[in-house]
Amino acid sequence: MNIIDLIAGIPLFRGLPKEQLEEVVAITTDQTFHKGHTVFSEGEEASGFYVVISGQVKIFKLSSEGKEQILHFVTGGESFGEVPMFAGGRFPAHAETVERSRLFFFPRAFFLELIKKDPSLAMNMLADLSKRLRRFTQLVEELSLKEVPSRLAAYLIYLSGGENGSGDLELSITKGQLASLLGTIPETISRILGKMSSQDIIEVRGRKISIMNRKKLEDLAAGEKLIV
Amino acid sequence: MNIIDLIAGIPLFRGLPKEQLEEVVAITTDQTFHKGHTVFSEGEEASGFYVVISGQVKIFKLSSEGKEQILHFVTGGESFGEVPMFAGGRFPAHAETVERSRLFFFPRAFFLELIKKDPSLAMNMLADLSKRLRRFTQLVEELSLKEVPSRLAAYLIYLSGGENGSGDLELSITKGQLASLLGTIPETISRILGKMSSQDIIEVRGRKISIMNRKKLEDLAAGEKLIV
DNA sequence: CGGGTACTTGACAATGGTCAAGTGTGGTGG
DNA sequence: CCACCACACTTGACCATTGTCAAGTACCCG
Repeated sequence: MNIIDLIAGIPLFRGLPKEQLEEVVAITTDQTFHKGHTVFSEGEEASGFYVVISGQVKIFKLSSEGKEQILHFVTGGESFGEVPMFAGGRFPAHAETVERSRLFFFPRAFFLELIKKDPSLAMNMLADLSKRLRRFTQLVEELSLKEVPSRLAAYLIYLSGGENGSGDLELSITKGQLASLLGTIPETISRILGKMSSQDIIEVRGRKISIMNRKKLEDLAAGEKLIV
Repeated sequence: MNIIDLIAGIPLFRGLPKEQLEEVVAITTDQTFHKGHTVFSEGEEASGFYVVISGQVKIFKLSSEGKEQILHFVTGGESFGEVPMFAGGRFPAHAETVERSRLFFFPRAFFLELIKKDPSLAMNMLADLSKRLRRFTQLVEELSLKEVPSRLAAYLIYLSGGENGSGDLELSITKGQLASLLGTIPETISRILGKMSSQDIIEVRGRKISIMNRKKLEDLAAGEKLIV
């Protein structure tokens, strides 16, 4: 697939006229990183932002003792690292590839020019940032107001695709990363999955999980306690 | 002060040409609410967004058991409730006045038209949302990776105005609200302030707090433990 | 087949939340 | 102007959740 089609396929650039897409292509840097590569670190001066073409990038914070909290995973077509373009100049978190990933980089100055000229690009960006704000309010809510079983239940329901999902799902990340995403540690995830299994709410086979009792899982997500 | 000057003083509208400012005035609704008024609730359909002219509004989440987590306080010149204009349509959190407050309301459809026409308005909005994202990543980090003494220490340092502050500060909110902002409860705040006092790190007189040992407070904010 | 990583399980500890019973304290009405 | 009431705040005893540490098992990749 050539670069212009890849660019045209990025939701952020939806609605851009062809000439401007070509302009975008001209200033893009196409980079492929192996698994575990640090794309940027918190506090670094930002010279632009990234879009994931393929692969997966995790955005995370680190505590002084080395514990990590994943803010979100970025996958195909999504962008990351935009915040410093509009506020502050420095990255607010770390970014690291979780698997071999192809990224397009867009330099800040050019992009700011483009966005000033094209209202639909500005609107797309506003929509992106707004969605992320919405997810962050949810993350704050879960970390502060819900217990781990509740967060885990909510995540399983999310993965299974809500009401009309099949009830079968497969984790795309390790349980350790899942723990970090939910603001806890692998041991706790392990124990809670164990409890859920022994109560026939779910069935776990490695990374494959089947939901056996969706109602009960929804109750857990809503705050009901998991019996000891 | 007349309305156009108030509008012109709102950071979000900085750089707008005079004719457009007058357009903005024409569609604004000027509302004053008493203390404790619910401006909107989570999940409500949004028809526009708000700017605080005077007073103070808290944006917060509620757990199923009624515990609240304050996301942030909005004061003079700042806006809130913009997220649904660009993503989702529904408010992601609750908004309530903390004191008697004067708010300007801007209907969604009009504002979207305006923002499409005026790139500087879009840029201002992008900067606002980006700053809020940055604060939220910080909130997530603190809730997930830091303990309450650390969060409280960081907040006191923030209030005291950083390095060059006087060391004297006054809380603009009750300690109960401070607890909710830091993701904990009043009892815990009370206990930790007590410990900090008995170790001569701070001095508390009602809502007035003096920092006696800034170095120690900074160590706490960085993750050092508070001795029992 | 080997080695490292992911995962599990158990015993323990600690942070911080719950419940309860106070002690101020500011504002309002008599 | 004072008494009272509501509300903010404090303090203590207790306990739930979850993190820490340690050891062992399973599993994937080369």
